[in-house]
Amino acid sequence: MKYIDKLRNSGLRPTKQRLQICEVLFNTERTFHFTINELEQKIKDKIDNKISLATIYNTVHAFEKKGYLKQIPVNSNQTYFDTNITDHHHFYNLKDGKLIDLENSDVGPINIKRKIDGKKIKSIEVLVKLED
Amino acid sequence: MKYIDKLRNSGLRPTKQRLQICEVLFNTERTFHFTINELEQKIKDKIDNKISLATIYNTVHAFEKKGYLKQIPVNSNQTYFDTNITDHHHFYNLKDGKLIDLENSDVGPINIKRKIDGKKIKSIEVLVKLED
DNA sequence: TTATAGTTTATAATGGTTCTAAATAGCTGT
DNA sequence: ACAGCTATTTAGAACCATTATAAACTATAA
Ligand SMILES: [Mn+2]
Ligand SMILES: [Mn+2]
Ligand SMILES: [Zn+2]
Ligand SMILES: [Zn+2]
Repeated sequence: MKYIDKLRNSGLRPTKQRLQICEVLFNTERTFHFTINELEQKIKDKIDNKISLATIYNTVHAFEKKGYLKQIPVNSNQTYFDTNITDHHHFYNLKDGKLIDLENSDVGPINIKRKIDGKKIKSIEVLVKLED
Repeated sequence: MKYIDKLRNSGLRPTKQRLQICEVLFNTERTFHFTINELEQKIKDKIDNKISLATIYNTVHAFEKKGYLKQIPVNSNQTYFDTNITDHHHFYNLKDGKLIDLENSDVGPINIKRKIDGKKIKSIEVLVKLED
């Protein structure tokens, strides 16, 4: 019920799989960061039926395109996604590969003075790498 | 001659291949950004003998570990490297996947107020994504 | 020189991601 | 409810950047 309209309004059919993935991604106290593998595991833990890996990829990319998920640029062999779609920045713990949200007040506003002809800024992302 | 000491001082034997890769990477007017594929092509263009792809990977990773190259975090299936090892930030042109250096004066100093227990900041990188 | 450890290389393996094409399921109009 | 249409799911194959392997080669120091 909760996510049917959200999906329909986005032109995505509210399939059983998508609704279940919505539960895992969005029906949470807090936003979180994940790789596809981690999401696959979370889905296995929370639901009984199986969702194929291809569907997980398809759904994550569909949600990203609709703006319900963001990709976070990090140097890793795996792609990191974020259910927090507000503009915000990250700590990246090199030891365990985990991301931590930074509040905007922890970073301060970033004002890019230089302009590139015919281009506009889509996003500004700060990545703060942490080591021991 | 130019790079022999640099390599020796880093504990890396100055092999023919490494010296040639040094020429391609560091004997330039300007610093530049590259993927391994792009570097492989550049090497093919500039030298006569063949250097195996494995050696290119090995050398780039060795140079990165020694601090002669930096990895730039972007969302791409390929890893981006930078011969500019100073602290600086980037525009990322989504259209063609090219990086452009930002001067620090174009961004201003970034002061991270939050601290994580037992961790220290290794780097702070700003990525500004550009679209049309 | 010779011994040794470091390096290069072709090639295979790995693994995250994307593709394929057939089966299934949601939707719209009747 | 049904038919027809299109979107979606799925298992499995393919893709491809990167890493591992192990044998041949090379820089270096004794
Ligand atoms: Mn991707
Ligand atoms: Mn890498
Ligand atoms: Zn986040
Ligand atoms: Zn740069």
